Amino acid sequence: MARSRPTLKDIAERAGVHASTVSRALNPATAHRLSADVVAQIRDAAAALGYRPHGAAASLRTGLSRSVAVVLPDLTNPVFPPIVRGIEETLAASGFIAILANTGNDPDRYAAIFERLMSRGTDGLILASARRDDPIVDRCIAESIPLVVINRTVDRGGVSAVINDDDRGAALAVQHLCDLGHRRIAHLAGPQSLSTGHARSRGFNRAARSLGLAAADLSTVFADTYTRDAGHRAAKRLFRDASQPTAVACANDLLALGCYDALRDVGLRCPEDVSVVGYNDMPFLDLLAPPLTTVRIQHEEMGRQAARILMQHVEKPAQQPFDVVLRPELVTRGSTASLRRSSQVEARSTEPAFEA
Amino acid sequence: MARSRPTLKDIAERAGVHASTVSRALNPATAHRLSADVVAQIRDAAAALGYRPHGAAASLRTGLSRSVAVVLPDLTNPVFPPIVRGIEETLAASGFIAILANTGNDPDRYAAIFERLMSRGTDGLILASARRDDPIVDRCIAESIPLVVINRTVDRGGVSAVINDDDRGAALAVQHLCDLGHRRIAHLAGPQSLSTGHARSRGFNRAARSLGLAAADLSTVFADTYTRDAGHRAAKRLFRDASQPTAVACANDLLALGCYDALRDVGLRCPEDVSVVGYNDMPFLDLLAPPLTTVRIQHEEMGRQAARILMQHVEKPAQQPFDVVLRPELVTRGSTASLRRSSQVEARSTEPAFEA
DNA sequence: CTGAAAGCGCTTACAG
DNA sequence: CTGAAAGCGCTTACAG
Repeated sequence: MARSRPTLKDIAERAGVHASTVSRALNPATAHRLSADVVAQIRDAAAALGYRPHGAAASLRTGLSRSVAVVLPDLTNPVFPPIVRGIEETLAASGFIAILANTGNDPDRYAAIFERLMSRGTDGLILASARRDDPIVDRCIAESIPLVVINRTVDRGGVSAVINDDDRGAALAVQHLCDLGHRRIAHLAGPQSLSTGHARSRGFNRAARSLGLAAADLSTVFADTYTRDAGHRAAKRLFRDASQPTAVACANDLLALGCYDALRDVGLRCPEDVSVVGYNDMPFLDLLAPPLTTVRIQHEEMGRQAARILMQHVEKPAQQPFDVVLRPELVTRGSTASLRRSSQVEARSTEPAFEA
Repeated sequence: MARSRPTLKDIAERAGVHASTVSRALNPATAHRLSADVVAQIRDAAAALGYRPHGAAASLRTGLSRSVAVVLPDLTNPVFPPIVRGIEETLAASGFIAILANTGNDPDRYAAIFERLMSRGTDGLILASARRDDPIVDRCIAESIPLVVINRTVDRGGVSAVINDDDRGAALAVQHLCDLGHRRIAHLAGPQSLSTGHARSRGFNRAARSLGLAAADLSTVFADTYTRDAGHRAAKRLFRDASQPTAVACANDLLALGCYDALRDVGLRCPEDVSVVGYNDMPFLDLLAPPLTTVRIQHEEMGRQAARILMQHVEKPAQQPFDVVLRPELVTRGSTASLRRSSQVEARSTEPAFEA
């Protein structure tokens, strides 16, 4: 059976016209130049044959593939799925397809992925894996490959970016802890090679200073990756001596989960002994014990914006790069409590499964 | 600057050979037929020019694109990211790229995605979105499009599938509850139009019968989608009358989270009043309050197997379809407790944040 | 408004 | 072992 796919030529024969006419009729941008009845006839023939355009052929001719790649460190980090969904939905609505690649935070793999994507004729890249100093970003710029960085940005600029106001987000966290009466506040920082880690640290310090917190009361430990494990290891260092903090502002939610682990190790309770704030508001934090107070970023919206901007760059190469900066907000849950009211909080926390 | 990409012809000129020779030299499968020094010379020229193969051109000629699509209902369901990661890593290791598409459980979108993917020259499909009766699967079979269904399977057969032994998984859950002394056990079932929902229900009933549980003690409510909300709505119906169950076996983890919500609504405690078992072992369940006992499936391994099998089908069209059935295991956590020991359990649960 | 032709960059059967 | 040529299925400048 498996007759080979019908081509424009097959439709042309059936409709009694030339293949080039079929091409014009099937392309919405050119169909209006043909007489309506020819177009109708051709459309009928195409439908009758079950015609499906041959993307590779079109791509070879036009140089465009209407496919876009999304490159990220690791899909299993729960921040990414909603971002990717926003990207994919927006791309799909415009007839683009989304290619997905995980770098696993491995530079060699990252480079290999880039080569393969370029080889496969990707029209542009959305990078969620960018480091502050990123060789792939440099190459895209050098080769004029349409590019949007998302969630994180790069130091060099010259690229469109969809990011969050991390300075403000970090300030929200510190302000909240300060409002609750905390003074000995620690920052569980993320990798400083990433713009998020860097900007959130800077935001933490700026906010602490402007709130008049004493430098001696502040401390920072660094996690080398955004993982629960790295958060666990880094947080341990916070609780070793007597001057331990009463609150920890973490650079992301996974680090905060690691902080929970460290608290358990040393027998401290959250929030009775130590308040914890995360960052990102990844899914299901409301069901944790205790539910994690965090800084919410607009995951899906970031994805949608990035997709829209990338399509602009693809369709209009002269488009200048620009940034979209989204506003984070604080989501207060059970992991933060007033210094004074700790004992009352304890009463609430006996029914942990059902706290909001 | 933007000189257009170098082609085989450019390399040929530089190396003083014909373009066809360059093609052979750069293809590992044919390079051995050429003299070693010619190959070396050509490779040098290619490297010097920064040659990158033009995938669309090769694809037009060979009919293969070395790209594979992964179609799923919704990436934000936490079962999928580890599956997709397993797929993507395995594909990448063989030089394939992964296209990702979300159907959003919408049949029209599902069909549109299929058309677009076929148009873009996808070599094959991994479907995590298959329903027991699935028109897209039928079309793939009719058109001999390489296909693997994953996690779920189809009633008609004739397709390679990587699935879990859901019968066994459901039995593990029921057995566990029974061992804890529970007799009035409910099943919070998933959509019966999906093989997982159907198989887990069947497994639940079979296991209950073979354990000698009385039909009058068993009950089933159905969720119409695998979401926390649908689980919440369905679970509410379980706790309306006096004959409420002491344990609930849920068809997936999100439904179990909805069950937690319903328990909170009616003021019942988990596990003191009602034990709950999930299914899938999605990430971070250990941090919930209470930590969810669940049936673990091998997410990444499913993805790896599916990718491997799909590549087999792509590279060897005569390959007959076959199933890979993976073994689930029970992961016991804090959401299940002995009927008798409920009061002791209560003591443990006062420190909920730090239970394993 | 439509046709005829060229060509995008590969691969591969056919020669030699 | 290497070359010359054809052709995959489109799109589009050029005619008319």
